[in-house]
Amino acid sequence: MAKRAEAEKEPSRAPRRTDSLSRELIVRTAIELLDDGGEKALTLRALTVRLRTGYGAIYHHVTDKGDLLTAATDDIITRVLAEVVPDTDPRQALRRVAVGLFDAIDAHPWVGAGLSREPWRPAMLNFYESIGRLLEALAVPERARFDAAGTLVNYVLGVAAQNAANARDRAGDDTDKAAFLENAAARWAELDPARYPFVHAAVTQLREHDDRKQFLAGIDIFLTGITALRPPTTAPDTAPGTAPQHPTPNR
Amino acid sequence: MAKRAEAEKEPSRAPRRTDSLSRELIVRTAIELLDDGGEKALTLRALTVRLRTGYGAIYHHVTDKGDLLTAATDDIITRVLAEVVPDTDPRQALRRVAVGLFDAIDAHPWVGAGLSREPWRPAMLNFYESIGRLLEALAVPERARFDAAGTLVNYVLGVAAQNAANARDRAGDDTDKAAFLENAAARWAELDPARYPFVHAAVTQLREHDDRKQFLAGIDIFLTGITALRPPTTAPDTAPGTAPQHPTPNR
DNA sequence: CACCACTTTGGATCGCCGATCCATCCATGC
DNA sequence: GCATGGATGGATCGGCGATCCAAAGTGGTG
Repeated sequence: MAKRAEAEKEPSRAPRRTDSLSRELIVRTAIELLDDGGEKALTLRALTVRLRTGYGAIYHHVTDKGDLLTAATDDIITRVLAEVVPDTDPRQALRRVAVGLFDAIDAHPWVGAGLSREPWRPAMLNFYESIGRLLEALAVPERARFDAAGTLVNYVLGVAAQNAANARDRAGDDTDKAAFLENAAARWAELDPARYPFVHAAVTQLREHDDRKQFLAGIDIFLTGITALRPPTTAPDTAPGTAPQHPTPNR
Repeated sequence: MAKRAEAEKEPSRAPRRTDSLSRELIVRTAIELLDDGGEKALTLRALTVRLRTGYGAIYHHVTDKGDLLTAATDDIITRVLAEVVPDTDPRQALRRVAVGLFDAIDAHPWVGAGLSREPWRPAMLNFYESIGRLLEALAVPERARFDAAGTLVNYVLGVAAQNAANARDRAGDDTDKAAFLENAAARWAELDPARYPFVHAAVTQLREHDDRKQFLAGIDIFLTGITALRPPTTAPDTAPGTAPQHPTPNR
């Protein structure tokens, strides 16, 4: 609750800060820069300018630029996962978790690249853990659960990477998402229909394309595929919550 | 022996020295550098050294470093897609295409990042096109085909991004893939089993983890889900659980 | 209150990168 | 021949991440 150095115009070159720097403040500022100008807007120089400090002060709290990026990504992800509302239906809960991550990456496209870079970070472990438990609730047998969780994570990361790439390309021109799609559709429409019948025919759907809806369609495809992994038990199946056993292998 | 090879179709624009620089040679050398030392080994300086030339000569054939990376990626992908053997069974053919891309990215991990960066490149169009046709052969209705193809592509890209990240992290220490997995497993094993039951239990499977097998398991999950998109013509209603009726709100 | 060891800060500096610019060189057309 | 213009090699620029160090504050000790 100290006085925030929000005053901008003051050219007085403070010999030293009065309120101390902290790793958290640095990470928060880094997130601002990233949200404002994309992944390449986060430079040490920009950080020193916005924080009115020097390189040494920053490197005293942060080991690396990669460390900074990772911390920013962790911050976003943990916040998102904490906000996901639980649901009794595991299928719906899985959708919630996935779409929560999707929305977060849509709002902060740089997170996509960060997630792909280090998918084993603590923040992602919570993601894995949530998915794993929900798969168990869906009666996916344990041996298949690991593969299924990895598949879902990979799918989300793939969409994230595409979103991040699209957003990066849209940066610069402030054209809308629709204009970008229109541009892509126009390019695709120019293709030779004989050589590319599918892509050419897809132009119509591309024009009314909705990233989020397509993402959800993919999630539903995945969920349908997952359901088939349930063991063909002799008992009347399709009863939710009938996890037959709980091996809990010690180690 | 004169090195006059590569009969050019345009003699009027013959380069000064046929054995001299060309865009193709530059791209090939770039691929060598990338395969040898990873993504960050491709520097203009390294290129000038290996090609025994200067910056200007390179920039005369290549507009940008991004252009160079894109060209290298396109080169790998087109070569891979050309080598995929066709198959009469569309399901098997889809697996072939996907696993061909997987193997290529496994051999050249830097391709993963390149693919995610610009997924609409001509090389990827062929990928989309192949998948689209095979989905048609699978009797996926046209409206759902586009989403299904996007889902598959996103999944492959997600795996690609992860592979690239893992390979990038392994670079530096020449430890084997197994050692890397062992390291990750050890870290995961230290987790609190109460807070992370799923991840903790997954350690066993992580130790005997096989990227390729898990990738194929994911492909099968998606293929199973996609197959369910077929209109219920003759088959009995498979009733994929509590999946919504897919109301398809027209606009 | 005086002293000093230690922490935190600010900025000069280094090496490397991508990109640009320009003088030179040489195959070819006149 | 010889001028022309594309192709070439390298000097150079601005910006980046990272390192290093002196100055400025902080707290403990007598």
